[in-house]
Amino acid sequence: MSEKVTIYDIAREAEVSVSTVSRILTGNAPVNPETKQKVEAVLKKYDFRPNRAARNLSNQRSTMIGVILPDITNPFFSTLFAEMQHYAIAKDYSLLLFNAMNSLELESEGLAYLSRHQVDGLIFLGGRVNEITPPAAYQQEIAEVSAKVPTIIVNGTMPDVDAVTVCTDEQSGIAQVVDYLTALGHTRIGLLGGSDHITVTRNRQHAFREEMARLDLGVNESWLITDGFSIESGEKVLEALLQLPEQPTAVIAINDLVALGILKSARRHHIDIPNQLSVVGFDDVYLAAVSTPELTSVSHNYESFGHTIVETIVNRIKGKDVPTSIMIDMQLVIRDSCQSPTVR
Amino acid sequence: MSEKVTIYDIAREAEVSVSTVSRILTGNAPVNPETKQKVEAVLKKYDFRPNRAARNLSNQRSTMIGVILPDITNPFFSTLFAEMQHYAIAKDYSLLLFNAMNSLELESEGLAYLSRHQVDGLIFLGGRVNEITPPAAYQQEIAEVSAKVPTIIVNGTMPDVDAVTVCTDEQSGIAQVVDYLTALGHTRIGLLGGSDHITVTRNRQHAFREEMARLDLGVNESWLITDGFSIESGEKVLEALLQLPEQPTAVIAINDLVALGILKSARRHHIDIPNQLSVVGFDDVYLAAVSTPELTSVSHNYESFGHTIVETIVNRIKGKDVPTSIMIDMQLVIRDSCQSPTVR
DNA sequence: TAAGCCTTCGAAACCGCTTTCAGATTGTCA
DNA sequence: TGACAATCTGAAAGCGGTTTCGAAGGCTTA
Repeated sequence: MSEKVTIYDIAREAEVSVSTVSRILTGNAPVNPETKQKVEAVLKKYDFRPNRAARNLSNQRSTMIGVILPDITNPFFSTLFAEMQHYAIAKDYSLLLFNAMNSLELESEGLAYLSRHQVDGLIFLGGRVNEITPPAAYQQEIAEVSAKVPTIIVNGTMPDVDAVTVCTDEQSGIAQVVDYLTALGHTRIGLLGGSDHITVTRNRQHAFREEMARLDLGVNESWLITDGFSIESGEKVLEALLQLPEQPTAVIAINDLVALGILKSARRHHIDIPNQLSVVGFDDVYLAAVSTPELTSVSHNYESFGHTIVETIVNRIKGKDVPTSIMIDMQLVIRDSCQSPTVR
Repeated sequence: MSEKVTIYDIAREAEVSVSTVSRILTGNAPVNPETKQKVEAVLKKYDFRPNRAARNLSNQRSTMIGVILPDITNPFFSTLFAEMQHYAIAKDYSLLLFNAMNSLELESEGLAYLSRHQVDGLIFLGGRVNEITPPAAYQQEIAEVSAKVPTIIVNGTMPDVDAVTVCTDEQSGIAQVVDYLTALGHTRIGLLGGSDHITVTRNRQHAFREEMARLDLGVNESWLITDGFSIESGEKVLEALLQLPEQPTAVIAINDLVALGILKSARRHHIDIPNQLSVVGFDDVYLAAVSTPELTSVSHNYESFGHTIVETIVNRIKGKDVPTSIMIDMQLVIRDSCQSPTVR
């Protein structure tokens, strides 16, 4: 605390004016190489770091990007967040996280929190933006904030909101799974988990119906059962499936947690996976690789996913042109939870 | 962007001086109720929020607390972080997270990152501070930063560093487990997972030996196998155990992930849990409740754990007296992964 | 050698808020 | 009614940077 070095001190010691020091610091004005060297020596001597608050005040920006997500405990979000943060820091931005604890209401507090911080950009990962018909008040809030600060919405949309959307290519992801399963010989396929009011769920269901139709396979609507996104949901959804008179030979889970729930429930019912039932997950969370059996899943490339998000928001912040909608591709990762259907 | 309301605008419209407005905003000086009401009306009219950068600059603080942790993907850390953040916001502080991606080296970058942000406080969760003998350079770095900003270290220590430590009560946690297992009839108990150079591991091993000794039970040192903290480690460690001529009837895992790995590996070897082997985990992460069988584990009360951490750092920031070391208690949560040893 | 241009530098204003310090107002008590 | 204290208010000086604007100096060119 003894030292409180400012650019004035630097300037005095280097025998130049503060503006020269500032020019060197920001690098946006030419300065004589000799003076520059001289000043830089002093800078180094004191290990000088410009005061962030002062700089922010002067620049009218914070170089912080706000992130609102529903649950940092969910490996999908935490993995993605980690990648985003890594890349953001490399680009000299900071990520300020707000974890909404699975409460859509709490997101309002998050919005207030982040705008109090005057973030330069805002990223929505799931939550409200994933609701198919969000309450008007929520939409209004997001519309207001996105009018002021560059906003991007991941895997969701908000009508009448000025935001770039970054979406994973459900279409292709589902198609890959269906093609894989049918290649194994499956024709009776279910899609389990998710919620009817969530965009991602609807998109995947839609893609599923389309791909099945394309292959001239029927879809049994009673095999599309929604119940949420958790491991518990997965358990319940398999229970429900087992009540039906007929069962599929393969099921696609809306995400890996649901798939893990299905695995757990199947174990309890002595259903051998993949022998009696093939299961594929979605998101390829790190848990997929450690379950028994290891889960075949549709993977995001988290690294490039995260980078794309950050790249996009940074470009928007800098006023560069950015496409209003970006697609992230997904890839099937084959492990041990599927095999050809056994003839019974 | 049209509106750029400052306290000058507010002052003008309310026909008072800026200092009066400021006094109302900060609340640290008396102001006439009538004027106050008048000003507050204007404040509300414009939905005025004081500029954070300006306020920080003037106050010489950021009201941000930095958090360095090794892996936000690990449910222990993400759960704890979520609680911390929730409480911090309630106390008008913000948490700035740095995820070190399991790299001790990267933590240096994190330190630089957070001090660039001029955080008012710093929290270390795991990582370097958990190393029994950290490289001198690391220690030096932390010593320097902790000399400048209030620091707290969770579940670890750093010699010669001015920081408050908040630790979970391993002693009691282990004792509860051992007592529970012995009450079930176990006498042959192992402790699996963790790393020899990590404080928490050593503490738990120490506590384990003590409690066993207290109960006049011997500990078989070959049943203390370390291999890391991941699910994979759990698998490996059980494999190793199975190579031994004699096996325990119960094992304590260093954390839940290792326990899950043990479960997975046991399944492969057709070892029935808990029938042939009792397993207990540590940390009581949400995955513990959804494994098969559901895992008996030693639980932190994450809520009060997180609150205590934040409370402590805030008190230190405010200059209040704070004990230099705080203990958090743990509690055994009994589920389905243990039973009395079967006579063979 | 003088005129003109380009490069580099410094003084000063500004970003928006907090706080000190002194002055104005009101109230209290003798 | 006057003196004094207690409250409340306003002007102005920071906080630590960035940036504009004008001036000084060096160089080229006629």
